[in-house]
Amino acid sequence: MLKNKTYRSTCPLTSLLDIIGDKWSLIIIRDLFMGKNTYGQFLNSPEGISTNILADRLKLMKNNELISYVYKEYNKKVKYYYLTNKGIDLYPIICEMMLWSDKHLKFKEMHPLGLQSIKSIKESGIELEIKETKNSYLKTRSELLKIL
Amino acid sequence: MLKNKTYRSTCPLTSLLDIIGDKWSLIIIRDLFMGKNTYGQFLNSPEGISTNILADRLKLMKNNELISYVYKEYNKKVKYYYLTNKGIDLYPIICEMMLWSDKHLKFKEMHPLGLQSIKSIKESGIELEIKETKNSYLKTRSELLKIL
DNA sequence: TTTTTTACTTGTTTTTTGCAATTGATTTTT
DNA sequence: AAAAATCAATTGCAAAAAACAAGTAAAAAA
Repeated sequence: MLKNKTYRSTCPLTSLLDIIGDKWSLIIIRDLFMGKNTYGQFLNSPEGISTNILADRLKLMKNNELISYVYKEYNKKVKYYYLTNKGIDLYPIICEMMLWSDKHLKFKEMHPLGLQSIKSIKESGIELEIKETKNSYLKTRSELLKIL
Repeated sequence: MLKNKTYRSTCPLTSLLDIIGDKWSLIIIRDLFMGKNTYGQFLNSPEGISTNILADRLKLMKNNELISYVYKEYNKKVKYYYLTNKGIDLYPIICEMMLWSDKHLKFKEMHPLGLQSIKSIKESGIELEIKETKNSYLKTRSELLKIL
């Protein structure tokens, strides 16, 4: 298991890197924004995360309170993951990262979240896009939590 | 050496993670914004990067055109690193990351870049802070490049 | 010319990742 | 109720990357 014992410095950038500074965590967060919320759905993403890494990252991000999960009453097997408020607040970072790539890398085709978010940002600005995505996710989440 | 052969997917988020998705790259970028620009100065940062990792990341970021370097005419030993435009464009991401940490983590004390940037953002807004930091860095860089 | 500084490289150990196979509980089907 | 299928993991192993310590080579300073 990837260990996250203590922060390397008092730098706020470094401390967030201590939490999500790897190749997979933010991809899972992206998937949650996309509406995915189960282990199996995360596994199906095009990046092809392996099962042990996925299990490890879910555990770590749960410990760091970026995500949490619930069971549905009629199914004791599947965990339904969701973003906490702390997790939702990562969206501006994800936006800026997608914008950077859109500006500096060349894509022949593009993943749906990227395509839609970037279009939306260009049309109505980043602040509105962030606000709308957060609200939209809050709605999704409250529906999940209401069907406990 | 950390290898960066090909992108894992067509997602703009993933592609940037393929480039800087590790625990050290953004810390070096931060240091460059802080005015550090030599191997020795990067080594002195509080996080304590090891020499082989630093050399590796500098090489990778140079390959990815986030940074470059020059020699000064009177010194053939020390490389003076600087951010390319592509590298400078990472600053909004760094800002959002610092803001996230400021909101969600508790710090007793704080690293100078974090302290100053966050204060500045709270006073005059993130867009102005980004603009000012970019301009300020461009000035620093042009002075370096002029004294070839 | 010697010493010091500086940017690395090398070698070794530890940690993390990637991959394939398997498990064990739960759910679905028969 | 029993058998089959599903699903979220876990395990074991090999490969890659990171951490740590020591050393090197070239240039600059003394």
